[in-house]
Amino acid sequence: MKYVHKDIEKKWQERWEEKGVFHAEENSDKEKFYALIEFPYPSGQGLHVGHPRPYTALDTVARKRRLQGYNVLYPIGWDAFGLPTENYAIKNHIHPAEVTKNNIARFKQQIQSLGISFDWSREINTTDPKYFKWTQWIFLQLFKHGLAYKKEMAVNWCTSCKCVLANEEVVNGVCERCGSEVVRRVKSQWMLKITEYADRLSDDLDTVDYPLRVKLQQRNWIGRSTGAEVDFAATTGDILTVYTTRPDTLFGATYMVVSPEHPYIDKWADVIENIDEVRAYQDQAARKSDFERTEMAKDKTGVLIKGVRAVNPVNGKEIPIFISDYVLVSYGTGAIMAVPAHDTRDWEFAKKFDLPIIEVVKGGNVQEEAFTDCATGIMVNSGILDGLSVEDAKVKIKQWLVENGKGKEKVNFKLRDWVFSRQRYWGEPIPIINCPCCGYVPMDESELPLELPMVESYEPTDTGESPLANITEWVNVKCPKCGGDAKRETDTMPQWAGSSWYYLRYMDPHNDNALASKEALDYWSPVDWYNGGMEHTTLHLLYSRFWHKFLYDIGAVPTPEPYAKRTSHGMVLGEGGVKMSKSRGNVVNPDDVVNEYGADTLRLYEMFIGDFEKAAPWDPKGIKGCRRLVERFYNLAENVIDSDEIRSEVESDIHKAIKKVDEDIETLKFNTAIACLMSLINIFGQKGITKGELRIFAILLDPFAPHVAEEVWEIAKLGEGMVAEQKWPEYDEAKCKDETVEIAVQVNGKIKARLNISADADNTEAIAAAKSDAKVAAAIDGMNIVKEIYVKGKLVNIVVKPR
RNA sequence: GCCGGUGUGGUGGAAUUGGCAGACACAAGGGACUUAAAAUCCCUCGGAGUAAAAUCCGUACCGGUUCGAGUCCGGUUACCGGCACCA
Repeated sequence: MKYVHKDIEKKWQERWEEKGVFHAEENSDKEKFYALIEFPYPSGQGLHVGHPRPYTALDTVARKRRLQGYNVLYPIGWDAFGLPTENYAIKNHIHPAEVTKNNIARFKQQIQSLGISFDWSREINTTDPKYFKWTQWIFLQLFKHGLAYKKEMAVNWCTSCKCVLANEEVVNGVCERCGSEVVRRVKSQWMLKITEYADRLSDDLDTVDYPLRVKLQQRNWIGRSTGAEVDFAATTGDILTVYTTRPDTLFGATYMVVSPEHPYIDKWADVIENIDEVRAYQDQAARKSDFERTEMAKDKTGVLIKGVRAVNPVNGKEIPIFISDYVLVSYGTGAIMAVPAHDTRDWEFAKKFDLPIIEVVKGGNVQEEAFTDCATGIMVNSGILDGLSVEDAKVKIKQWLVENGKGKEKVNFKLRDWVFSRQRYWGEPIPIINCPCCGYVPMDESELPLELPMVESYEPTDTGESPLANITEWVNVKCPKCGGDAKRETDTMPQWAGSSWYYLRYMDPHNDNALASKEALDYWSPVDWYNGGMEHTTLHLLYSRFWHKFLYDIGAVPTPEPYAKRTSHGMVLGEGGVKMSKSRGNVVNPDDVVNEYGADTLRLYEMFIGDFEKAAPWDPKGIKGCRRLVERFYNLAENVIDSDEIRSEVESDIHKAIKKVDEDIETLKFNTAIACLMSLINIFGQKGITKGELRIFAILLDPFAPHVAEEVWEIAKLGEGMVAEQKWPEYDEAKCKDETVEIAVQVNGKIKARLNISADADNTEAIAAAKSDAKVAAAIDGMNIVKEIYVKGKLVNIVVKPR
């Protein structure tokens, strides 16, 4: 009989939905399991074959957990605010809400055709006012706790999106999203104090089960370093404080550098003899974009500040001060002490400006190049530190600084606060009112959600103002505090806002009184297994950990971390290993695959294509092997032997397969789990299959290919109910073993023979058996036996030497 | 430059973590069935070598440890990802 995937898959999808078999139970006393995938952005392009990979992967886990008796929550929703929708809407004169609605409908239909066991009753949408009411509520809590503030600052401005970008959204000097040039603009922006959580975001990575590469990347991004702040007295009487991770090299500091934006330049304007030259340098630096500044990295520039000098606190020596753009305002104190002997940048600068280079750690040739790799060196030319190791010198100098009131230990981070406002229409309005008397006043929580005004025109402006600014009837309000005339905040939140807490909403998606009930939060928290892309490591994943920690601090959630376990899928590439993209024309639409081969085949191939964590190229021919598996399995149902017996000749194969599939699903080795099922079906193809055996096979296959598993279960009358309602089989370790095993026999590491011996043969028996083989006997004849090794069930190696 | 990862047949990829390299697939070639094709089933499939065997070589490259290395150690090289004047 031919396997007609279209009818069969539709039939089972409808039955699952009717019976609600994938709905998470409320008030269950079962153990819970919360599986989460990154909810999609419903773009106009629809799905490509990259989307189903993580969905299917966690679907196999979710389905297996249900079979194992867990109460499983595996939800989905839509991360639907964002620029592409807005841009499309502007171009085609359709309201973004309408565009979003259409895109979601398309995405939903596509995803549902894959037979993923999502609990659709908990579907959420970040653009739904009932949802973003709580996004706004969280913002208000952040504001009330002093973690949201407004600041006049230089920001990244995308010239095409006409919108501010977070640091994380600027890649190689261009906009992450559209690739257009990013320039500096000074603007007043809402900021979130993620830096307040830098320590915990870094430290608490020890408490979660994330891939090492994710932890490293986050730690790297947070960039904690421990050093010291050191106070240098300037000849003006001011204290010029620097940050350094190498206070041990203080005796080697031969000059100082302040960043072009350092406030002391203005302060010292009257004292600086060459102020015009310094101003000119400042102007020049200000005109450079960040990108240009890094491009020029090789060539150091700067100007000596004449008329002011500084005093090195350890030895009282006067040293010159420079202004240079290789020192950044935004890190440390915006000023450094330069130790050219042991820092590459300082060395280059010193060479260019002909400044003294004093060696303070022995071992390099500091006149030739900076000696930076000196952690194990010994201090020289360093007064009280002479003869100490670098490690000891760090401790001693920090002590000295504290005792003499010249500095202190200090921890610094690369992480910056999160630029949180966007000058666009299609985002959550920020629920703040700007009152000329009272300043920034939060809206009353009872008035949330603050909805977007439905308007005709929402095009971005070149002035840098949000399109909402023109809608006077919406903007003009009374101040909630003093009742006077005031204006609403017109910037909206970034795309990352809604996704920073969505996993909480799934726990209780229809709650109007809280983001989720306490009971739901207590039961479902934390997410047990979260899978997502590496590209979100320093964006969404970090942002949501930050919000979660804040919510934990105010008692709104019960756990300090949102996700207990994180895994990452590799991308699906086009043929030949190149990225799939519209411009290359190599995007594969899953609809076409579902039409031609069916959802089960697509699901199997998505999982079989390669190592789940690595990128894998799509091969349209490779799919056939998976379709064959589906068909061969389906054909087994017709020829099944009417017996509940597990025949002895296949018993160990079955137990081994249960074990393999079980373990492989847990360790993301879906490809080898499927390979194992293919091998098993090859065996059944030869030896036939009984009902009892088919029953187990159907359950093992169900997480990967659920439609055909159900169909076979039904037509072969394998049992009551659906496969989705069965119990996951258990294997017997003892039955995974064969009675005899084939072992290899080596002489001096070279294979001479293969033979079958009893699986529980001991050393003596195995070696005796090996020696009795004619070829082995010949190879060791007349030799001295040096060593005999038996690795149980694997091989015998006999080491010999000539007599 | 710094941090991390990867390199295995024609292709995607396996290898229980130091124990028979190439599982499972795809592609290719041969055969069976068929009027024919598709589908299906069977066989071959790293290289050299041979009538067939034997045998030798082979996991990017060079070296080391070990009875034994794709796996561990040292070095080199290529590619991929992240960060990048962060003091």
